[in-house]
Amino acid sequence: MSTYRPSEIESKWQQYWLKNKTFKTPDDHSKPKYYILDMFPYPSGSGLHVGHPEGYTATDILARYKRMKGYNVLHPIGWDAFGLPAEQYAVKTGTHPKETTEKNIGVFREQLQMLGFSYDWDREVNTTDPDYYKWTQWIFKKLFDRGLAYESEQPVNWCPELGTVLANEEVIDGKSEVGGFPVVRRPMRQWVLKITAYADRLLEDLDDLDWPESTKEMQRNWIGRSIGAEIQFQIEGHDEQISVFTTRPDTIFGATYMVLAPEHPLVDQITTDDQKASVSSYKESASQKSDLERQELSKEKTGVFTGSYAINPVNGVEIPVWIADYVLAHYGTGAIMAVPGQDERDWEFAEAFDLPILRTVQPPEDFEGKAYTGDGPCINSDFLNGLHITEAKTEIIEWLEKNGVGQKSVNYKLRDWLFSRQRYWGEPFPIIHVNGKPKSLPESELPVTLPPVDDFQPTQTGEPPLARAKNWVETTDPETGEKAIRETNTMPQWAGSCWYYLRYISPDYDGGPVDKGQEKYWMPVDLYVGGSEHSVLHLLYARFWHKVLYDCGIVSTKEPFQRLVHQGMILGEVEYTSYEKDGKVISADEAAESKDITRVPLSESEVEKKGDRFVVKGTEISVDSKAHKMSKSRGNVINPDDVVKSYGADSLRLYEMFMGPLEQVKPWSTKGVEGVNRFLNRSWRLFFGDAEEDQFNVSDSEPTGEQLKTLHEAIKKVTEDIENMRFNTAISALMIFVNEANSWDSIPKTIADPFVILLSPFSPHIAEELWNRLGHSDSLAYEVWPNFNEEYLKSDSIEIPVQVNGKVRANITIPSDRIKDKEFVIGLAKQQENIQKYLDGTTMIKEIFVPGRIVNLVVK
RNA sequence: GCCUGGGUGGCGGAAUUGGUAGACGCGCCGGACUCAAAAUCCGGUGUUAGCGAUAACGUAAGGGUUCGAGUCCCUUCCCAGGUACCA
Repeated sequence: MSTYRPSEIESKWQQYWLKNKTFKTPDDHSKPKYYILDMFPYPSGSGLHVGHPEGYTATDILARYKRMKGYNVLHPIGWDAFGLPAEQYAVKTGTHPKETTEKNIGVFREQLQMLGFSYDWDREVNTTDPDYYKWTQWIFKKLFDRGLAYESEQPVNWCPELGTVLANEEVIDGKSEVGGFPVVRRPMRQWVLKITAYADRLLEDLDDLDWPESTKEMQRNWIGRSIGAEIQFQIEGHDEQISVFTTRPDTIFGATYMVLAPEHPLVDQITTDDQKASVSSYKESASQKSDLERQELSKEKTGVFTGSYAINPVNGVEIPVWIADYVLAHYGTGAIMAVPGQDERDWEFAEAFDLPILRTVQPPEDFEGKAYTGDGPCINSDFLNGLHITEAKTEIIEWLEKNGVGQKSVNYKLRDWLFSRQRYWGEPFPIIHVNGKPKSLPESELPVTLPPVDDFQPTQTGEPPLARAKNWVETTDPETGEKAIRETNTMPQWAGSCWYYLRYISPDYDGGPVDKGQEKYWMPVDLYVGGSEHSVLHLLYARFWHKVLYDCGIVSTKEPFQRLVHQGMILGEVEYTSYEKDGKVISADEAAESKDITRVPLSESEVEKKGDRFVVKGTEISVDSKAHKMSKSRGNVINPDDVVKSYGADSLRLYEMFMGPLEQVKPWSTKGVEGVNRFLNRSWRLFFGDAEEDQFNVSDSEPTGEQLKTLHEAIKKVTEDIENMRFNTAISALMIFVNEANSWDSIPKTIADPFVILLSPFSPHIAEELWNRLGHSDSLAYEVWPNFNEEYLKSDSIEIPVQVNGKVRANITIPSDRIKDKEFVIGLAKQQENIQKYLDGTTMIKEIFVPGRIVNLVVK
């Protein structure tokens, strides 16, 4: 008997697809297009993990399906290849990051090809390729020329011991993640992109996107638009005014003090002599805290009085001005009017420092809390009294504007984007400094390529590694011949991924980042699939760049990604853990509270379910049952290579789609892989029967009605489910087909052909092989997707349940032509023996009849 | 705290949008094949009671709407992700 041998057929078809360029993107624009994009991977040294094939299989299924539905499909892949690991490896070993990167890309490419994804390999992009980053630099130049990129002194995390600047994620509790060395905040010249100029558009255009609501909401929160007022307070005895931003101008009569951020520029001027000492020591201690520390020590409010008073513009009342680090320098104006009556933070501060509290909104009678932030009529507020929040806001803003002491104002949480890194392995900026002023290089000078350096570490003085390439740094302005110095910072990893989806459209085009004609046809991306960890940063940054390119007339759509789906994380296998303390087994909840416990892993057979928890078999000792994130330290990492080796790529693809809904987090199960592998084996055997030889068992006979019904039920379900990305239930429909078909003596070719097509998006290798053996000489990749025929789905009769008072008491079989015949159906229902039993001695109240669904007899 | 999801058999998950809860897969139990095992095939499998027909219970907990609720409404609890002194 011919057995299913994935290793043989899979490499055979992978080679066939590559050799024949089966998935080359068509050049003609006559058909409808479908652009389906994966978030491209960072080619790490550890290779593909099982999370990658999840999203990639989902998009591949859709890509293959859409081709068969007559679309021109653009389905590319590439490499987000700048990044820290290759650079750190370079620091350690001296190997150039380029070498490491190329090697890793080779591994990734091979792994992706091993999984049978239908990418157009002629469109691969690589962010580290000078031909690619030429255009990243070109786009940066556009940003610079439009005034959207500027230099600014910004505090960074500097680690003297490591001689490098660290990202926030690399700093834990004020120490470096690697080595645990102290990290200090230190101002450095940085490039910053003015993303805030696009805040409103980034916010508004979210509404029209077909994205997960949670992702849109995260972006909205990140942008953090809030409407309020900016109000000027005069400082008693000074010329200066202090501006505050508030979303509750209606509470201004309750402003009993004012707080400036310690970094506020006016602090020194308004501090009185006798407060100088305490103010400067407070400022000193605040500056030493990192942002993180400030947040973590947020429990207790601290602050000091400056000695000065501000005048409340609405009533002339003098209120003390304090400084405190609960007010952030970078939000709003860096100063607030404190209204403890209606703000919890202000209430806490007022309590701590014994400052007056005045309610200006009447809380409900049963209100027992401290600050009241809900709605209610204004009190103690002169001309606002009686008004509710919304009217009071309008009223007071009008008053402030009329009196020239304030105006309506909008604020954002979003800050400008810190765009430079002090690293080697990133895009150089297309910038030179002439006489200390930055200037963008002309387009003809692009790309600015990375110079060779002898050491990939920053210099002793903290300058970026590029500063080591002296001959490169010292240059001349190509336009004036003046002496010039090259920018030595490099761009962050986000840069390359901000526009890669455009490069795929015309990867070899040299007249710009993208060929306009092609762009018009292919954009926007119809479906973008990737992890939710990129919900905010990557997706927000890419949208920002896209909008700038739109304004430059380079792209034709306002938004890059019309539809977005996140695949859920795949966790390790479920683990059962019991705990021991001092040699004794203890329950899981007890273990949670004690120290010095030993974890003892248990197998599934050693535990059982009792109530709503798992216990050690035969005992009352509860154990933990949980699937954990895959991690090297836990030792629960599943390697896709191993899975492919044991079961084949088709099984891996099929399993990852069968696990559950794409978006959901779900635990791995090797038994589950075996299950789908069994299904593929059964599918294979459908075509070979139990014959001893390699004999194909497909008949030329006409299909029976039952066979057509089975097939068309599968066509219907699989088609609908693919359209809605419900791959798990689509696969279940395929399984149902195979289970049925297995009972047939042989399978008619007219049934076999369409079935193989249905299977092909999920498990393309086995499908191609079967298709070939069915006598077709070409790949099935561009075959026509079968349509289902309602006619075949009909059956002679249907079975519906009969309820008495809402409980099912019998099932009746109704001939198809009488489904809607109420009298007949109810009559039949009443004849049922088990129904009569329940009707005896009762009065009929109501007869519910839903054709084709249910009968419910309500009696008393 | 706030925002967004979610809670269904031993496990992963289905359920046409208010109409037979548990499709499909895993696991488990029984049987066939085998000297035996693996693989494969056939049958069973929510819980409880019963030989069975059948009945009661059952979708985190409690309440409500309805002829009928996993699905709609209210209250509470738990889990995951995000975010957090943003005025």
